[in-house]
Amino acid sequence: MTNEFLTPAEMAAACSVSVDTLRYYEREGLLDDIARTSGGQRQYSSNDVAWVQVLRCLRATAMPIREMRAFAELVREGEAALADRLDLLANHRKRIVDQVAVLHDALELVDHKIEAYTAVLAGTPKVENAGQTRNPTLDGKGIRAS
Amino acid sequence: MTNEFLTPAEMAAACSVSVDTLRYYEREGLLDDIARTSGGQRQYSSNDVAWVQVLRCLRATAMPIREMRAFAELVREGEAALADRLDLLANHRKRIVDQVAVLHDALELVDHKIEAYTAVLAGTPKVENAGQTRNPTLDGKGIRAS
DNA sequence: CCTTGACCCGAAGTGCACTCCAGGTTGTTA
DNA sequence: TAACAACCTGGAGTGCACTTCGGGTCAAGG
Repeated sequence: MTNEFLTPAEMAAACSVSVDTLRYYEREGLLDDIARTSGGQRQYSSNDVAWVQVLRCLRATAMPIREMRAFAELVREGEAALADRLDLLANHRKRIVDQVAVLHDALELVDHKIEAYTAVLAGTPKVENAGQTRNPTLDGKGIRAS
Repeated sequence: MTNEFLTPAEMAAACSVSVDTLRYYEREGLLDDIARTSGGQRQYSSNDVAWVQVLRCLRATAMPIREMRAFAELVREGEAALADRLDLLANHRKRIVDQVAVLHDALELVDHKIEAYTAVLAGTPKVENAGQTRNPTLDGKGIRAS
C-alpha cells in the first residue's frame, strides 16, 4: 500500500537528482526536518518535492550552494525575513538577466561563425578574399586560420 | 616605445582574464605559438586577443575546456576540419538555446516569488488565505513556510 | 527465516577550472 | 648599476558541487 510519502529513490526521480545529492543538500542545510520511518528511513512529502525543485531551479541558474543555504535559512525564519528573501531573489534575478545577455551575445557570435563556415563549405564565402585560406572573421585566429 | 604586441598584463586586461588563466589556457592547448621576445617573454598579437575573446565567450556559455581544446585543434587543422568545426559549434549553439530556456523558466519562477513577497510586504497578498502565515505558493515549502 | 535490494552514516575521493607558490630571469627606471 | 616590478617555469593548492566508499541496518518477497 502506497502512502503520501516518497522513498528516496522516488524523490530522486521526481526531482531529477541523485539520492546522494538529496542527502548532500540535507547535510548542507538546504532541506530540514525530512520525515523518517520508525526505522530511520526518509519519507519525502510533496512539499519537499516542490522545495527541491525550487532549489534545482536556483542551482540551474548558477546560484551557489551557500546562497541557497542562506535562502533556506530565511525561509525557516518565516515572515520576519520576507524582506531579506525579496532582496536575495531580486539580486539573483539580476544575475539571471545578466546571464541571458551573455548567452544572447554568444549566440550571435556562434551564429555568425556557423554562417561563415556554411558559406565556405558551400563554396560561396561572403568575404572579399574568398578564395584564400586566411580569413580573420572566420574563427578569430586570423593569420593562421582557415 | 610601444609596438604592435601586448605584454601578458596588457593581454590579461584586454581579455578580462588573469595572467595565470592565459598561461593555463596555453598549457591546455587552447593557444598555440604565442610569440616571445629574445628573453623569452610572451608577446600577444591582436589575433591572440580576438581568439581568447572567442574562447571566453565559449567558456561563458559553459563549454568545457576539453571541448574548447578540440575546437582549437580543429582550427589548427585548417579548412579540412571546417565541417567538424561547424558540427561542434552547431552542438554548442543548441546548448546555448537550451540554457536560455532554463533561464527563462527560472526568471518566471523568481518573478512569481518576487511578486508574491512584494504583495505580502505591501499587506495586499493576492491569495485567498491572505491573512494566514501559511502559503504554499510563496516559497515552495508549503506547510512551514511563511 | 533468509535473501536481497534499498537505505543509513561519516568520511574520503573526484573532476573541473582555475589560482598560487617558490625560486629564478628580464627589462625598465632612477 | 642597482633596484624593482613584471615575467618565467613546474608543480602544488583551492573551492565548488557533487560522488563514491565501506560497513552496517531495514523491509518486502519467497
